[in-house]
Formats: sequence, structure tokens, C-alpha cells
Amino acid sequence: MPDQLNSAQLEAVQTAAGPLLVLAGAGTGKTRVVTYRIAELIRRGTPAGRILGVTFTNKAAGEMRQRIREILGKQKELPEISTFHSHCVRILRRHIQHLNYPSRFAIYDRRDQLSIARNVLREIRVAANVLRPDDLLAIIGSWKSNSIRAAEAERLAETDRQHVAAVGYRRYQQALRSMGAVDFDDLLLLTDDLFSQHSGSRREEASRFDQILIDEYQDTSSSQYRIIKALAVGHRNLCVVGDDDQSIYGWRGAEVEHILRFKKDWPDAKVVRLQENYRSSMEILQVANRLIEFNKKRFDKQLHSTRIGGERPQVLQFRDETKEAEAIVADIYRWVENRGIPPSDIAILFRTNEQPRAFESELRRAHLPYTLVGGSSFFDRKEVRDLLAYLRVLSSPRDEVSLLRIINLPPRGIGMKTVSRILDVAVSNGVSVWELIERPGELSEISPVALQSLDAFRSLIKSLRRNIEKRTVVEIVRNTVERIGYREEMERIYSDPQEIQSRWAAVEELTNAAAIFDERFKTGTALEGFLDDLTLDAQERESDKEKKLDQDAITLMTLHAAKGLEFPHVYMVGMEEGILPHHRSLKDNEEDVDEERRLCYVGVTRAQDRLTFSMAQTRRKWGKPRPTQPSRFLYELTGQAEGAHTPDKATSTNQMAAPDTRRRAKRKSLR
DNA sequence: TTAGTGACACTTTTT
DNA sequence: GTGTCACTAA
Repeated sequence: MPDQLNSAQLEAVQTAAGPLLVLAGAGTGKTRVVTYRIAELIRRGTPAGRILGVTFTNKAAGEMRQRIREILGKQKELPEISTFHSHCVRILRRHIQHLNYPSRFAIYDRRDQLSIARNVLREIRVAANVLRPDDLLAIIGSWKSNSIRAAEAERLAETDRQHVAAVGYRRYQQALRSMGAVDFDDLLLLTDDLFSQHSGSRREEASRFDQILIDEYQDTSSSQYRIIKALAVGHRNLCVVGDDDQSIYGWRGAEVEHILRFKKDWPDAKVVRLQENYRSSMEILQVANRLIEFNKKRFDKQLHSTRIGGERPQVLQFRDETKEAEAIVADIYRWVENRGIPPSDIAILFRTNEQPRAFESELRRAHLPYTLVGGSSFFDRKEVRDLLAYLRVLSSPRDEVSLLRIINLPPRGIGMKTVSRILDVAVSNGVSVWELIERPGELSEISPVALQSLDAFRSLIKSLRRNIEKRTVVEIVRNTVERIGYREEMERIYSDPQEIQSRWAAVEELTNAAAIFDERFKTGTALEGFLDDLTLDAQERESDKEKKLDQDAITLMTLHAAKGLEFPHVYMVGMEEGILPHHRSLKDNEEDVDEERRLCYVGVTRAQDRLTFSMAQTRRKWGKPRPTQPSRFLYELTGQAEGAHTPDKATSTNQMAAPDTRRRAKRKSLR
């Protein structure tokens, strides 16, 4: 990327007022334009605090903040850069009482949602072969992303399955509300509700900013779309940036149509197209262009390369996924050790979160530094979820999912029977579980021993909550771990000292996160903010030292997580039918495959200099090796498949070899 | 009634 | 590797 902005970029940066649509291909400097535009607005006199920048992930928000800080210099006030969800949380914390919600609400992540869905299905007696909890969540999610509420869902339902799901949806929302909790979709839906029902709140929130900039606009859902409109309709200074070819969140309600509709909503909008790719070598860009032409529904767009030549992308085949990992890591090792390539220049991209396992162990064996981005890691750890549940109960005892998780953890004599008895009474008397624990008089048929245990539990929670507003989050965490005897419990359950060690490390990591949080925010209801940040993954979890280590590590991540990033050396692994495209997208319709193709396109366009595809001929699934087929995308991007929308290019250029023909040579070269 | 053990199924992508 | 279910011992 040159230091000078080209004319299109300059136009996007300097258009100061009115709606602006930036249609930008991959690697054309999209984020750079947003960053410079914000800096330019500030330079021209807009106070930084009056600018709202919305990104898709917290990672992207952090990077953007960092770059703006670099451009502006340290002493200046910074603009508000945040994700949609984080921004909505802040709005709701200020106004949610208008919607008859307590302002102390907890945010439930997928695991919590699953737990509620399970209970709902049990309550309405739905067998697992009719609807499983994750099915219910998927259906509710698709309704929510189309702004369909439970009542409407019940009207719209046609099939039996939909009827059951609609009933489940209603119960699910009731459960959330009674626990004072919201899920991720609710953050957007409730904000949308708030703005449409309470114009005062809308005006107040809209008047906070004079300029709004949205990155990755192709991934906005309909509730996000309406929220943006509600915030921007007054000042009309709305700049959106996106690329329809990189729309990969359709399954979450993202609609490419919003970016198409922009000109209709804002007829005077200025449109700027960025079509010069500064990132990838010509060879890589050719592969990308060839691939994406197989998608029929797309904006007419041509990406020009500004770089000539480059290394031709390779396709490697291996016997199984272990061999794949071995060989790829061996290849990386040679680049790092023999050619002095910094590990941070290298990324391994994959479709699903189970794929990196084999690569991780190979990388460890080779003593190559790596970081696994996203995935399950931290929050899926039992220890983290245990402690988090305690913290949530301390923050709000109405949080039933958390309360039920910790009520007998570590074991304290409150078993299944007692819990289900409490739940029965709670449901029939219409009171919360915590209320029953506080007033056990309403409980009947519970053994005196269990009552005693309940009483001890109540005192424990009460004493942990004492003075909670005055304490720092670290103190709360340490105190909780201490008082519940978590270390002792760990030593009791696990015999292997190494396992205890690694599990305890997660506890320490959570404590560190709390310490970092305390440093940054010294005021207010700290615990609640900490929990919000953790759930929305808005935390800067690593200390500075670890961050520096990370900076020189190989990156492992999913294709979804890779959006917006770039690396000199990219490996796209597991290029097989059923993985990319994923088999769940093959079932229904063509459009799902198009989204998988865009996902592949996103991966390809991350690469700057060198791109390697790999696949395994057999892959283990549930322990059994099964033969695989090369991904159709491999044929498409090598020009060996029919049906590209502009098929002329496919035969004109000198092709890289098909997966099969190239195999022997490649494997040799890797040894 | 509770605590501990083993079989079992589950893994698309994420805020 | 993890949560859930069914079974058994105390």
C-alpha cells in the first residue's frame, strides 16, 4: 500500500458531508479510507467525540483505534469506535427501563441460550427427534434477525416444526425476561424497539454524534440497518463501506440488499468505488477473480492489481489430515528457519474450529510460535464459565442459568432432587429461584439437610456480595475463588498435577483480565462492565508482554475471523467438499454455496505474496477415516470448472496444475 | 438423596 | 476434549 492515497480514496476521505457509499473490493484500502476519513473530519473541525465508527469485530475496533491514535498523536481526544453490539449495550443500559426491563440485565451467550432452549423444550415436552435445542435456537435466530417477534412467529408458522418453534420462542423470551437477561440478537432488537417506541431516547442517542461511519456494511442485518437509519436520519452524515463479494454472514441475518438499497434510501448519496487492489500479487488476484466469477448475483466489479508477477498459488494433496498438518508445518518451518520469514507473516486459515487441532500440535512440536484466534479456547473452559457464573450471580442473583450452574459447585449437598423441587415451586408460585433461597419457608418436601445446605449457600452468596460496589473486580474474583475453595476443589477432582496446573492457569488468566479491566475503568458498577466486556469479547485480555510475543507468531484462524486482515503467506487448509463448501450449506440451495464461495474468496484475498491450498484425501470424522473429494472451488479457481460467469479467462492463462496431477511432485518438494 | 463413574453424542461460521 | 444421561455405591 503506497503512502499516497489514490484519487478514489482521496474522494472518499475528503467528502465531508452527506451520505456516502464506498464500494470497495478486497485489498483496496477500505479500512484505511475509514481511518483517514475520521482523521480528516477531526482535522476539519468535527470534535472527535462527535464521531461514531462502527466495526464488525472488537479486534477491528481495537486496530482502528490504534491507527487513529497514530495519525492524531497521543494527546487528542479519540472518536467512539465500537462494534454494533457494544454500542447497543451502552444505549440499552441508559434507556432499557422504557421497555420494562431492569437496567441490570445480563447478556447471555450461546451456551446460556442453549441451556434455556433445553429447559424450554423440556417444559413444553418436545422430543429431541422433533426439535433439538440448537435447532430451536437456529429458528429463533432467523426470526430475530428478520425482526420477527414471538407473537408474529406464531401467526406465520406453517409447518408443525415451526409451530413448536414459535411456542418455544415465546417461552424462551419469557425465560430471558424473567431472569433479567438478553441474548445477542436482543441487543439489536431491543435497541430497534427502543428507537421506534420512544422517540425521546432515539433523539437523545442520535444527537450524540454528527458523523457515523460503518465498516463491513455488507454484513448488516435488518435490525442493524434500522438502527443505523434511526441514528443518522437527522444529520445525514453517514458513510458506509463494504464489498458484496465479502458478505459471509448471511446465516446470521446479514443482507447484501442493504448495500444495494443505500442509493434508494439516500438518493443524494455519493458513491465511490475502490477497484485497485494493493494487497495481492497478480497471480493471487487472478485466482480470486476467476473464483468469484462463478457467483451470479453480484455487483459488476473489476479488481485491478497494482502488483505484477508473483508466485503462482499451489495446491497440495496429502493422505490424511495428520500428514497435511505435518507437511504444512514442515513447509512453514523452512520458510521461517531457512529464509528468515517472521512467523507473524504467516497465517493458516480453515473453515471449522475443529481443524486447527492437528496444526497446533505440529506447530508445538516444531517449536514454532502461534496464536489461535477466536475459536473456543478461553470462554469454553469449564473453569472460566464456573467463575463467570459466580460473578454473574453476584452481579444479579436473578440470573438463573448461572445460579443453577453454581448452586452445587463445588458439591455442597444440594442435589438434583432438591434443585428440581425448588424449580417446581418457583414455577408454580411465580417467584425466582433466588427468592426461594432467600425465603425457604415457601419450600416444602425438602429434607432438613438440604435446607441447611441451601442456607449455607445463601449466606455465602450474600457475604460475597457485601460491599461489592466498592471493590475492584480483581478483589471480587480473588475473594470468590478463595471463599468457594476453588483450588481445593480442582485438586480434589483432578489427579494429574499437570492438568491442575493448566486449569488453574485459566483462573489466573481471568484474574489478569480483571486486573486489566480495573486499570482502564476505575469508576461505576465495575463488575457489570467487566461481564459485558467478557461476554461481548470486548476485552483486551493479554498483558503487554504477551501481546509482544503474539506479534511474532503464526496466526491460526477461521476464514470468518480472517475478514479484514492480510498476510504475506497464507495457507488455506482442508480444501475439500463438505468442509469448504461445508456440507450443511450443500443441502438446501445454491445461494448457500455462493456464500461459501465468497468465504473462499475472502480467504484467497487475504494473501499478499504466497498462497497455498491443501487438502487431505481421507479425513477422520468421529474417529473413522473417510475418503474426501477435492473442493469444487479448487477446480473453479484453477480454471478447470465450467460455468464461470465470464468464462473466457479460464482457458486463456497458463493454469496451475489440477490437484491430482500435481500431487507427487508437491509431496516430494515438501520432504 | 447425593456423588461418582462410564458411555454417548456432538462440532459451521460469530457478536 | 465436554456436557449429559443412566447407573450404582454410600
